[in-house]
Amino acid sequence: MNKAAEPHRVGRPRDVAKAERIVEAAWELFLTHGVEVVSMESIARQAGVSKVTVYATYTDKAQLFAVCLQREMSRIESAQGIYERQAEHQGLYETLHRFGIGLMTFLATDSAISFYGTLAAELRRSPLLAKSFWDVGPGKTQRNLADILSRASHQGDITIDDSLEAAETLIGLWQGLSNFQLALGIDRERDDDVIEARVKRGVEVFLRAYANPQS
Amino acid sequence: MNKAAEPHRVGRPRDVAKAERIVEAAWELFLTHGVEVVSMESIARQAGVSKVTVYATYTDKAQLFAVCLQREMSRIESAQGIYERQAEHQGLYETLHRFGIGLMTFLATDSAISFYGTLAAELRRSPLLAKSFWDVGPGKTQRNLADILSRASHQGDITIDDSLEAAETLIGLWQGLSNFQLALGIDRERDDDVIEARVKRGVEVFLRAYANPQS
DNA sequence: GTATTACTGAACGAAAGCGTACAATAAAAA
DNA sequence: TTTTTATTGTACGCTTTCGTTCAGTAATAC
Repeated sequence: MNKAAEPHRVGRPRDVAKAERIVEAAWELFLTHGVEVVSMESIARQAGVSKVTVYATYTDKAQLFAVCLQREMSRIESAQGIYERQAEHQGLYETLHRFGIGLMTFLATDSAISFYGTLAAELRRSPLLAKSFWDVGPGKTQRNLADILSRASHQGDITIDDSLEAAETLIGLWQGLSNFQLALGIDRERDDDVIEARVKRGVEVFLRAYANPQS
Repeated sequence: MNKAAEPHRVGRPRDVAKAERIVEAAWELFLTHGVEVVSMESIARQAGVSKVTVYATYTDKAQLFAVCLQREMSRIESAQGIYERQAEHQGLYETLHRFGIGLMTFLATDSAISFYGTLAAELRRSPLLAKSFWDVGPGKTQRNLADILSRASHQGDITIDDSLEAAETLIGLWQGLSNFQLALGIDRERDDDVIEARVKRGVEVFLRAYANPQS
């Protein structure tokens, strides 16, 4: 219920920054503590806004959470564009390496950890929303990577029949056991050099397994 | 505060089954709803026990959760023994395949999904507990698999220098993107044939990448 | 039987969150 | 200026949970 879309011609104008601050605060708290535990008061406090304003802008907690999800989805969506623009005019190894670093760095983020931990449970209750989150999130990443691999396959650098499958394989290689370690808060996994080593090894193993026989 | 250890010589004896039922109920509720949201009343109700009995057996929710974790850890620990006993006298492919099926089937379980989703956040706050959970859980699985791979390497089936690294690689191959799909509740990922296909491909890619040059 | 302990149901006070109501103030248009 | 709307702080009634208390009942040892 973002009423900022219809500007009123009379009276004190709505402070659009406030609506934004509320969503930001809510998302941050949802991520760290989970939806059900976070109170509307704490959201209002975190946003530096009266609780009444929160209720004036969003009908209730469920709707606020939905808005948060929408915002996060569009943020992720725009962030994915990076890969498409940067994949040009580089060697395959370089391209994959950079992709892997970007992906694994993101997955080591507080937001990503908390999201696939605490918040995904909420999405499990609404499969439709979960599906669209998959499509703009991990699914989109998979497709982006698959495109890169497919192109490389056509150029003869590697031999791949199912590029989506190959993309999943490579992401799996990058991940290894890091998802468990990140979930458990074992923070060694978040250091740049650990990520670097993990990605490097992943690309190498991948290229070894999918190497073109005659190269 | 399991007082069953010191049997009283007089008065009505403590019903040990009740303490167990309480932990079971609590664990089930914790898994599906998260620790903070579950009330002690609901635990008592689920266990078919008075709330007073819950408080008589466990001091508070935090301690009850700790007991749950201990119980789960010992359960996992005993379950891991399976792999050690069954790895003998089979071909490498068969051994790995069976290991992968067991692992991925477990990870597709409601308990596993909920645990690494909802409950791991609790563990993140107590790194020591998280570390010991890692050691009996994923870490132990990794070591078990590494042992198998190490043996196979000594027998000349494959070429591996770091068996722990290789074990992580293989598990990563098995997982692929399934952790995200499972977290989001995309249930296609839990079908036996999907798991079968995923494990099969993982083993194949792994053996291809780590194949002994002269074989 | 009695003594002792376990367990139950009901109720309590305290605290916290929800969503709302109200009076007061702030910021804009007319 | 007046009018209109946004925002605030406080407070409200309602619900839920926590952890405890109490009286009554159940199960065992003596």
